[in-house]
Amino acid sequence: MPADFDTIVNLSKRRGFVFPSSEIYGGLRSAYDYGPIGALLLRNVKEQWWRSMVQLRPDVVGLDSAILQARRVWQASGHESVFTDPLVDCKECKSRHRLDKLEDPEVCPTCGSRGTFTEPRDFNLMFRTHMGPVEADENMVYLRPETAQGIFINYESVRRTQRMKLPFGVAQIGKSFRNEITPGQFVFRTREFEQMEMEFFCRPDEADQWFDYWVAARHAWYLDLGMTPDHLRIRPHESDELSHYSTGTVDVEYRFPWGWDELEGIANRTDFDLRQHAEFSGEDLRYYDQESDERFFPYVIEPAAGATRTAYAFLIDAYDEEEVEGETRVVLRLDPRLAPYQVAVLPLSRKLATEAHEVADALRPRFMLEYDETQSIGRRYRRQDEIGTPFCVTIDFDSLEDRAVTVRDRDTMAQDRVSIDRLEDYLAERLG
RNA sequence: GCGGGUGUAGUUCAAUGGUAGAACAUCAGCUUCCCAAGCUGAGAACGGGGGUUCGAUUCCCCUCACCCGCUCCA
Repeated sequence: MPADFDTIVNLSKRRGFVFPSSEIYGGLRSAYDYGPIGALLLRNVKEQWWRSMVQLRPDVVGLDSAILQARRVWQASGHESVFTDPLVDCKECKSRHRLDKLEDPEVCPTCGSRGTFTEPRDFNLMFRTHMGPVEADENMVYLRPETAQGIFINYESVRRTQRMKLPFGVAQIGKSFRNEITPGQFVFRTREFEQMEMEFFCRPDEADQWFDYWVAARHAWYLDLGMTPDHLRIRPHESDELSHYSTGTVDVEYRFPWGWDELEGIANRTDFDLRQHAEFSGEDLRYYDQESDERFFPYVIEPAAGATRTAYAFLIDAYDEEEVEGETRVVLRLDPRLAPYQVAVLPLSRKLATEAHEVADALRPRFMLEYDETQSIGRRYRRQDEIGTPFCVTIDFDSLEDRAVTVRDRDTMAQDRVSIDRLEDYLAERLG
């Protein structure tokens, strides 16, 4: 059953996935806070990405670079000029245009009116702040609009210290900031967001095949974590929508409630970035190949995903409603690796709290676990269903005698009697 | 930023120029209680500011936020 937009927003607020930021002060546009449950989901998405992109790969290493970088970085990367657009609005038809892209700066291409434009205004998509307490132009710095440049400027240090040989990748998860003209669609497009990017350096003549490799690999990652295949597609960019640095880009798109939209872009950035930084910094960033005695700039294939919007897509995709005895059961069918809580421990009666706490305490070091003893057992199952907890462990009065508990499966609602001694192994086997 | 729409407990709704009702949810208590049971009780809202008025949640203005378009991207 497809979840509509409001349903997901409601669930998010009701169960503590996402709250509007600064809400007690009336809110701040385009900023959201991840609540206890959402923080766990987001964290799990990032951990799965890191596991797949770094831990399981001998050819990729990780990095965590600063959000604040020298202004020259953004001059070299092209962002300072490309991300600053003079925009004009047509007073007649209310359309907005980039002044530098107009054939005739006096004529509105939408309605044909002449001389109806407002004064041009500079729209800088990069956030600015100042290093140090004095606000002067000399110490103005940008908040990074992408994590990628942090990788390029560290390329040589990473290569040298980790003794990397082509082909190899450098992966990074972190916040980026863009003054989007139009944020919106809940957490899908926000001005502060989190990226999961990997720059894969390779020989120029191998770039095309690595590009295809990473498109397939990234597509498979979403499927492996349980995303519905029909809700996922690969879409190549048209040549007129390519970024300033790219010769080829493919998007991985998810079918959101409002239509297909991008989760991740896989781009061939060529040697654009390393060349630019070599030129602007004066450092020789060419790769020296011992065998062939060649020096050259590696090409770069970049799978760049949005962590926050990916978590959102998994949330939407997992949402399910079903009729159970005349009641609607809401259940998040999240992969156990993404589920906020893996296990809930529920005593059938408060009189069993002592024993239930013992079971919970024993499991807590191994699993993200929630303990709940309030209200009826059926209600507690439903609460766990709504946040996607794969397994509920119930302690009943028989448990005192047989030292066993009931394990209830989220997806099938089937129950299994398991000895407390075997419980940890039983759960670990099923949680992946 | 522009145009259109929306804003009442956590959620979904109701009413009203005379200081707001409900359902579900939440919390406390009772209940040997396995799929949102029952009983008793409790907390909880007019997005914010200003104006008109004897009196504003209601009328007017401003503002904030969200949704739909334009545009940008992970």
